[in-house]
Amino acid sequence: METRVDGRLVRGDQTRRIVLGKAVDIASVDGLEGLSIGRLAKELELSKGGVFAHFGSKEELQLATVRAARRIYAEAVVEPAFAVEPGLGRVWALSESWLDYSERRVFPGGCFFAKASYEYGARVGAVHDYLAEVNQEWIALVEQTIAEAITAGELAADPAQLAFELNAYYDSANLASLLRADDGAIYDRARQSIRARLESAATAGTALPW
Amino acid sequence: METRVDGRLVRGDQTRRIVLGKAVDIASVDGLEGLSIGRLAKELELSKGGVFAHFGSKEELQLATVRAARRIYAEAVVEPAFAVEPGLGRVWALSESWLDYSERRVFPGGCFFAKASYEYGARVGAVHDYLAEVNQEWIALVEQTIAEAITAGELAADPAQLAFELNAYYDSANLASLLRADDGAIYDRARQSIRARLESAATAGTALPW
DNA sequence: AAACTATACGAACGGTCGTATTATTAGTTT
DNA sequence: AAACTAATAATACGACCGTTCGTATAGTTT
Repeated sequence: METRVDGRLVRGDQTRRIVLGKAVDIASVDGLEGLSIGRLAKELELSKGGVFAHFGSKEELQLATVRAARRIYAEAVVEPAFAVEPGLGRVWALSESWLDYSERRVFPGGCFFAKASYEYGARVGAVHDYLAEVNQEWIALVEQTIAEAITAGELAADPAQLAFELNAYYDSANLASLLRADDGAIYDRARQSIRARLESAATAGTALPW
Repeated sequence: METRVDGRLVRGDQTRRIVLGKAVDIASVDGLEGLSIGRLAKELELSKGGVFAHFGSKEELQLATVRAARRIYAEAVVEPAFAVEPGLGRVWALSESWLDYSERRVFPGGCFFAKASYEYGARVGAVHDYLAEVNQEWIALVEQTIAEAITAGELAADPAQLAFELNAYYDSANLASLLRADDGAIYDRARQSIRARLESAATAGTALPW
């Protein structure tokens, strides 16, 4: 049985992906509000109407952009860490891949979600709600990763509390790197805080992954 | 000798202060880019031209808004802490006044500088530069406050490292409170992290300020 | 070949933006 | 009272915004 593909849909999907690829880059620098349909059309040499047709509204474009960023984030941050087996090693790997994701500028404006969350944190609507959802999903993932290390007997800590602290180090390094571009040492500072925090929570005899 | 005051200048200054008061509130929610001259004029029932004349350009309005926010921040966060004598007590007071400043919503959108710094972190120009300057000024103040506690023999730590960590807790609690408005416990979580971190760095025999 | 569908274009709409120019009003100085 | 100055208003301009609509083109189905 042969699978028939509709060439028109394929072409449309490809355009949509190209548009969203540019959209996440623009939004990570200029925000989801600075992201405009006209600008997308101009930079990609498409028509405004054509771009608009893919989304139907500005808000839907913004939501689609956040969803696209989420996929990129999952690939850049979560997947590499999940290649490491559960335990303290994975907690460390998650931290490393997060800092690397920020430092490598997977998004040119640093962490997409930190930026978008601040932009929409004090507003109401679908974009705020979705960002809150993604944030909770992320925090839950960090807590879960920590909980695994506790189950493995490698760590002794309150997962929620430790997740809060690690996440705070990530975001703070990210923001500082944006504000003081010269200060390349900020990521090492964050690494040191993470190491010290994990070391103090590690159970005696646990091999440290760094 | 009597000081003569020009009533026109007084009136102008007052209008300017009213405008900037509204401006910081708008910007803390909708960003410095979402802050528009037309919107300011409408909400304050002034003319666009009249508002514009006070600043001469959008960028100058933005810079004046950040300066105004800095004054409010100094009053809400720094001054209360500086009423406490130098040492661990002042470090703790600074943390408390920061969290209180965020939780009380001195700016309706949470911490003005976290928001504005993320908005302009990845851009170039005078606004970014000034925000970077204010940020460095703030970090230096936290480090200095920590250094005082070390000098007083109450704390043993790397001031820059500890300042990074405390500041990370502040910002992270602020963002979480915006994204998950229901989670009122987030500030207590931050407090707990701060206490634990200061406790582990306090020298033996030091009275803990909480 | 005809009917249908999906993508994309191009022009236009009303609205808001920042900015500039020109008036008007209020207050000061002489 | 006249001349001057500062604050504010009124109006207009060009650019861009999101959105709508009619049309052309490319690909599929019958």
